[in-house]
Formats: sequence, structure tokens, C-alpha cells
Amino acid sequence: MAPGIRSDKSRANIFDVAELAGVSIKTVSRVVNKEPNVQRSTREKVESAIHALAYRPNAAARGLSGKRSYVIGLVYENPREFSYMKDVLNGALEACEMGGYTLLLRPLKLPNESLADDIRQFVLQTRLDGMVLTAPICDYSTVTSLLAEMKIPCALISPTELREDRLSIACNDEEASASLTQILISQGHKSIGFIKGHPDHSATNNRFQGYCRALEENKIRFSEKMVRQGYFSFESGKDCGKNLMELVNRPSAIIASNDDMAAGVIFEAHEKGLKIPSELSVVGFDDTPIATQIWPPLTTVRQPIVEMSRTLTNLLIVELQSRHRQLSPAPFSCEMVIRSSSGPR
Amino acid sequence: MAPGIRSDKSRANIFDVAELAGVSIKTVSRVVNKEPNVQRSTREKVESAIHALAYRPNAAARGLSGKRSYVIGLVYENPREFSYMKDVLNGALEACEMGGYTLLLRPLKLPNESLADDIRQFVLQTRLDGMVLTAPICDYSTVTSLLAEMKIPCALISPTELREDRLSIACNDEEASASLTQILISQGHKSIGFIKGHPDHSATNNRFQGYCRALEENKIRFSEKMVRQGYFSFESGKDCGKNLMELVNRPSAIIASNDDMAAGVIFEAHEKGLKIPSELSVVGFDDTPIATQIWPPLTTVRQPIVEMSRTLTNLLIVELQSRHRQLSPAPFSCEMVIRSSSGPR
DNA sequence: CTGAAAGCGCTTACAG
DNA sequence: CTGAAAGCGCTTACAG
Repeated sequence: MAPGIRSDKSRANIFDVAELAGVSIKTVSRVVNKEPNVQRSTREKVESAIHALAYRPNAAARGLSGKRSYVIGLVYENPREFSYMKDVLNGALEACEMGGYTLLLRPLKLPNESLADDIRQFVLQTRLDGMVLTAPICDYSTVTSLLAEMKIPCALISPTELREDRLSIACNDEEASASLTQILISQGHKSIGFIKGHPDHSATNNRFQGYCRALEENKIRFSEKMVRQGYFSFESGKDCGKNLMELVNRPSAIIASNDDMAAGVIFEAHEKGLKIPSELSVVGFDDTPIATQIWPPLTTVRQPIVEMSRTLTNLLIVELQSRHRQLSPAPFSCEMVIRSSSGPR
Repeated sequence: MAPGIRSDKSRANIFDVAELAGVSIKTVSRVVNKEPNVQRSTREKVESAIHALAYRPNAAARGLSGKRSYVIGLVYENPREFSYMKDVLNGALEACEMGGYTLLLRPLKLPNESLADDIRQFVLQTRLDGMVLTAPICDYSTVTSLLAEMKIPCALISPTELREDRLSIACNDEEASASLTQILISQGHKSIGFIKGHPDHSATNNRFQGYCRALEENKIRFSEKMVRQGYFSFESGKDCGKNLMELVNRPSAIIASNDDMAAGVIFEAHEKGLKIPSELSVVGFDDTPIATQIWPPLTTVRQPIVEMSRTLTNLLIVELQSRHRQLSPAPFSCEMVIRSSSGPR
């Protein structure tokens, strides 16, 4: 139960706090909004009144009188496999809860001709203060320029292009991919297949580049035949995997650009009776739950998605509150997770 | 671009609409809120003014002056495997979008001593109008009685106890489980292991009862030795599966109460070199993505979760708007999905 | 460092 | 069936 000092109304408002603290409502407002220029003793009086009355500012009143809604939108392509988005969601929720913001979700279907218009409607309807955009939506200039025009600050998760003037976050995909490839090479693999991700995602090219670099550093000749275009889906992994396994000189290892595709490759290997890892090593990216739920468990790369999303959303909140641009953080590091789907050739 | 009739303000408000339609703001309000007692011709004038000005009611103003926030909360236990929640979320989002409501998420950790207090804070902070509760939170009487006391209408997804006075939704788990068991029995299985779900979920007992009934109907003696207590997690499925496989008379088939646990059983069978389905049939429940991403693909039961969640949330919205209790829908039907993880003994 | 006044855009309660 | 007035609980813009 909340302390029941007043019984006539269900909740204390700013006048109640002002009265108890012996100040004006404007001063209460200053304290609540952490504005400077409040005398320490005054601030303390107000804070204790707020505490005594269990006062919580009314979001509707704030939204109506002020120019902000304290709402942040999260726009994403509604995925079949939600593991990645779940982490993005949890990170953003944590940051919003900490910062006193509300998170609103807007799943979208892609491709979508009315994308920009859908997002415009979303902004107008909810009057949100800022927006978190996930890949690949964060790379569509129709979207980003619309939001710039509407003056909605936004924060991008893993965009293709890192720009100084946009809050964004990324991880060192290229390096992680090179390390993963290097591990396989060190285990004696010389013929390594690579399944690319969806072409619209920044991670796709970065991971591919890392693979190429590791081959080069080890003087292994790159071959187009070893590369397939996937789309991050389990099915595409299955198809590409099948294709690679049916090559006359089939690779002894396959790198899939995410775990779902790697699971597809492993599924296909089972179908073909190929033993993993003795006959074929398979590795993925992301360390989503599926990595430990298939057999054998998957060697992969852990990306700190929750932390990235939380950090980015938090920076967006700081930017909204301070009304000053924030610097994007440096790329986050990934971690190799070695399990039994890969091994020496 | 919205039609730019006015250029002094960014958006039309209720006064602009009233002026253009030649009525009072109260009449506009009536039309917007679909109240009866508005003359047809008046309604049409107002509607065309609304359209011409691209008017959208300001949620903050509504929330401040009215007694409703048009916000619905969704409370759930934050799961490691999000497949089920993803469907719940999507169904609820769809219903909210259709009905002009906003959905707010509140993931919680269980067990949680301050559960009721966390939910109270959530309600007070967001001033939500109604709440959707998922299992097992919907069965905690501390939560439901708190919400009743706070007069927050709520809607329960798969509660243990279906009550006339609470909006809730369920599927015919018991029947689906009996059918699934019957399929195995018809294929010649006489020794069938069963892994229960988390004891706090209603589905757990229903699915177990269906299993028992099918055995009985086929005059197969029930044995406690064939039953294990799982917790819906992959790990618990692995442990229980291992346990059952190590019995002197091991079962020829195992029913796991959800897909994640069935995936755990299959993982363990791979570890032990047991062939599926020739040496062991394994079936699950829910038809989540993992069912088709492991090898061999899983025989399971499809529960129309998106549809259930959408239907329930929609009923809650109708209840909130009409302020009249709605009847809970009849249990939804599940569908058998036969894949290759099960087969004749 | 602090406060009095106006106003955000709706709904409620009341009147006719 | 329709409308004029009051007020929801804050913030803004201004004054001191």
C-alpha cells in the first residue's frame, strides 16, 4: 500500500507536493525535472514531500503541456525467429525503465511500399520523442530522412554506414568474423564455405569481409564457388548448405552468417548423413538460444545485443533530455564461443 | 504529406474540426468517441472535417481530462526462449492497433517476492486501463486480487481456473494431448514416457491428464516411472529425457509438454546415439520455430497463440469501451502436426 | 533562486 | 440531439 496521507483523492498531484513542501508548483516541477538552479535545502524539502506522498508526475499532463511525450518508439521488421529482437527489446525496455520513458513497439513487414508513411503515422499518432531503428530499416534513407525532417531524434542499431551525426551502435563484426575464420584455418581447414546474410544488413558485408581477410592473411585462395547468398533464415541456410555440400570438392567447414542459417546447414548435414564435426565443421553468429538446442551445439560468436541496445537507448534518452547530441559509442566486442559443431579437419 | 489546410500549427485540434464542421467541440468529441445520439447529417459533416484536417485526437489530452489512458499492459515472465511470447505479443499488438490502444510491456522475473508491488507500480505509473496477463502470472491470486481491488479489468491467457467473472482464453490442451498420445499408441507404442511442464502452468496438468486418459482408453497401464517433472526449459527436457532413456525398460516414445523440452530430449538422444524415430519417437507441444529447426523435425501440436491473444485482447478492449463484461470465448482447437521425430514402433 | 499566470486539448457533468 | 463551462495536472514563458 502507498502511504495513505490523503484519502479524498487516489493520488497526489503537484499541488499537494507544493503545499506539503511549502513551495510553488513551479519549484516542484524543477525538482522533478532535475533542473539546476534550485537551492539545496529547497530541493530536499520537495524531495521528501514527493516521497511522503508517493508522488508520480502524470504523464498525460506532462505530455499535454510540455512538448515531449516521454515515449520512444522501437521499429523493427517482424521476424519469424525472435531471438535477436528479444535482446534488442529487453535492452531498450531496461533503458526506458531506468530513464522514465515508455517504449512503444512497431513491428513492420518488409518489403513495404508504404514504409515511410507507416512510420510517419506511428510518429504522429503516438507523438513519440525519439525512435530506435533496427537493421535493415535504419539504412533506408526514406525513413531516416523522414525522421530528420520531422525532427525526431533516432538511434540506429547496426547501420551499414556509421555517421557522426547519427546516434548508432555496432559491434566489430569484421574482426569477429576474421577470428572465427582463423580458428577454422588453424584447425586445418583450407576449403571453407561461407553463407552470406541478407544483403540489406550491414552485418552481412562486414562478416564477409572478415572471412576474406582471414583467408588472405593465411594465403588461402578465395573462391566464389565457396560463397552463397543467404537471407538469415533457417530455410536459406538449409538451401545454401545443401548446395555447398553437393559441390564436387565440398568444403570441410561452413561459416554461416547467423545461427539460424547454421542450424539449417546442420539440419541438412543430418539429412545427408554427414557427421559433424568430423566430416563437416559448421559455425554461426549471434549465440542465440538455438545454438545450444541443436545437436551438436554450435560454435558461434556472441554479440552483446542486450547491452548494445540498452546503451544506445540510454544515449538516446540522454540526448532527448539534454537536447544535446551525444557521441556514438565505440563498436562493441564480440566473443568467440567454441562448441562441438566445429573441430580439426 | 498531410493536407496542409492550416500552416500556423502543425496539427489540427478539436476546435479546428468543430469550426470547419460548424458544430461545437462536444459534438466532435461525440463523433470521435462513437457515442450514439448524434444526428446522421451532423456526424457526416464532422467526419468529413476530421478527414479533411487529418485530425487525430491527442492521447495526452484525452488521458488527462478523461478517466482512461487507452493503454493496455502486457505482463509476462521474461523467458529465455521467446517463441511463445512472440506470438502473444503479436496478437496483442494487432488487437491494440485495430482498437486504437497502446500496448505497454512489463517483463518480470519469477519467482519474485515483490510481484504484486511491481505490478501495482506498473499500473500507477502508466495509469493503464486494462491488463493482459500470461501464465503463470494470471494464476497468482495476489496479482488478480490486487488488480480487482484497483479496478483494472484484466484478461488471462491460459489460466488454470476458468472463471465466469474473468475474461480468459484457453485451448483444448487435454484433448490435444490425448490425441497426440493416441497417435503414438496407434503406431504400436505401449511404453510411453511423459515429461510434465512447469507445475505453475495450467497447460501442465491438462496435457498430463490427456496422456493419462489416452492410456486408459487403450487399457495401457499407467506407470509413475514413465513420468518426469520438467519446467518447460530445454535443459529440463534434456535431464528428464536422459533419465527416461536410462531406464532398464526404456520407453519407445517420449511426450514432452513443449517443444523446447522435446528438443532437449532429441539432443540427448543424439548424445546417446539413439536413432530417432526408429529407436525412440519424440513429440512436443506448441509448434514453435525450433520444431522445424532441429533434426529430425518434431511432431507437435499447434496452438493458435497469435489468434488467441488477438481475440482475448480485442475482447478486453470491447469491455473497456463498453464498460460491460464480455463473455470469454470457447477454448480454441489445437492441430496435430506430424513430422519425422515420431513413427511406428 | 523562486513564483503567478496562461494554456496544452481533450472529457465530464450539466443544461436545454 | 446539441452546446457552454469547468477542469484534468502539468510546462512554458515571463517576471522578479
